[in-house]
Amino acid sequence: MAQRRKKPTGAYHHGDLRAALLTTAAAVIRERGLHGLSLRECARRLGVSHAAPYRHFGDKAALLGALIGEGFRGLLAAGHAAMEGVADPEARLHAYGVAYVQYAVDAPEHFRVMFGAELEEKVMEPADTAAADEAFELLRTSVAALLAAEGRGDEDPLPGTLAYWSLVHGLATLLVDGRIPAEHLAGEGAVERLTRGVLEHWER
Amino acid sequence: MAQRRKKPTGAYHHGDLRAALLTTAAAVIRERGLHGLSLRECARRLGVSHAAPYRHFGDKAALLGALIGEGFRGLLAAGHAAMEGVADPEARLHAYGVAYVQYAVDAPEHFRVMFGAELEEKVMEPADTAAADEAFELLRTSVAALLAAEGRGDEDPLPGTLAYWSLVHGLATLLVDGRIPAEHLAGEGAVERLTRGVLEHWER
DNA sequence: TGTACATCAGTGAACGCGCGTTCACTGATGTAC
DNA sequence: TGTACATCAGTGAACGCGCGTTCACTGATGTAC
Repeated sequence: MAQRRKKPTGAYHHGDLRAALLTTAAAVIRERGLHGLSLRECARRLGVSHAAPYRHFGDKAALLGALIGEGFRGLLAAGHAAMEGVADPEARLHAYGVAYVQYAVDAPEHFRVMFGAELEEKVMEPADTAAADEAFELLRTSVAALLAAEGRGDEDPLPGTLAYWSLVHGLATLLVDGRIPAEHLAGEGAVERLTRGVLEHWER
Repeated sequence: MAQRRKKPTGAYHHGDLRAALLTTAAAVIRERGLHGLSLRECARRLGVSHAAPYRHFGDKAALLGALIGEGFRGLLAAGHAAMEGVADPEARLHAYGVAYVQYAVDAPEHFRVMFGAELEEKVMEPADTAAADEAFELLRTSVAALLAAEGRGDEDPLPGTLAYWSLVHGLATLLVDGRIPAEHLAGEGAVERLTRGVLEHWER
């Protein structure tokens, strides 16, 4: 839970309220959903006055924007980690697909805010929108690499990218929203098996 | 706009406030999103006191539940219409898939409430939950029929159902959330082309 | 056809609530000298 | 090492808002006779 980096002498200064707010906001979304999130509730949980968050975020939208950025950076990190050391283009693409779904299941609160918040782009920090773009680019270049390896490097990778994205995004969404019974998620490696199953279904 | 079925002598009785509330709620969701919906706003738009909705819905959740039921019945109707007269099992399945995506694009406000509202099942009318189950069943039996036609009738249709659902649900969600640029939706039959493109991508 | 009355769909005032946001403030921290 | 002071991260009172929901009420409608 280590929310305070350095043990403070008094309790007046929090230590790292900004980071704590992001963590707490994620917890609130996990428990109560995206529209159950309020700055006041976060402040309450952190034992801090309800005006304190405004020292770190200009308004509620700024908090959401930061959370979105965090989410896309997490997705990217998961994707890169899964693809690391994998050379075969198809295996790389599928590794990203599995990581996408796994990330959604592991961090549903981030996934919800990444794709559920109807946020104006102008409210977001450039670094955060950049992370979102980068995550899409990684998918697109992975599809393009696969096409190239199949000698179809002159084709537009977009249709394939949309198809691939639809598949993993659909599975992720249905899982996060509890539309697919929880028993499918039970056990070690369940998400990976499920995702590969869905991918392979289309490939026989 | 015909919100009043019979022209009333005075303006005291609305005529069909229940139906008007459903229509208006859908319009509000379309404009302001799911969490921009309030009973008071609906009443305001209909020029009716804010207590009037309670003559027709016990509470806000009941309105949402009714909207969900309406949505699933609409999806079912679209699916059945698209499959009507189509005999080939694969063509039938794809017809449903296209109808699913098309319905989401045509009625995004219903799609949002169908899959976006974190509603307790107990709040919903049996007829409404039944419609949701039926929509899933239609998909499942369509997949099963395809398997049977391929001589694989002894296989569990569930994995294939999840795979198919993930694909169309993902595409529908990305379109409704504006994640796929609007230019892909321009022109007559764009959704059908897009959906068939995504489906076919996996089938070469 | 006309009247009495039950029923139903509205009204509008009121309740309490949690929220986002602002503001003048105060306590803690760290830096210049 | 010690002190003065600027800066920063908190506080808590207050603002106005829209919401869901309840309540006693009233006007309109339709049915029995």
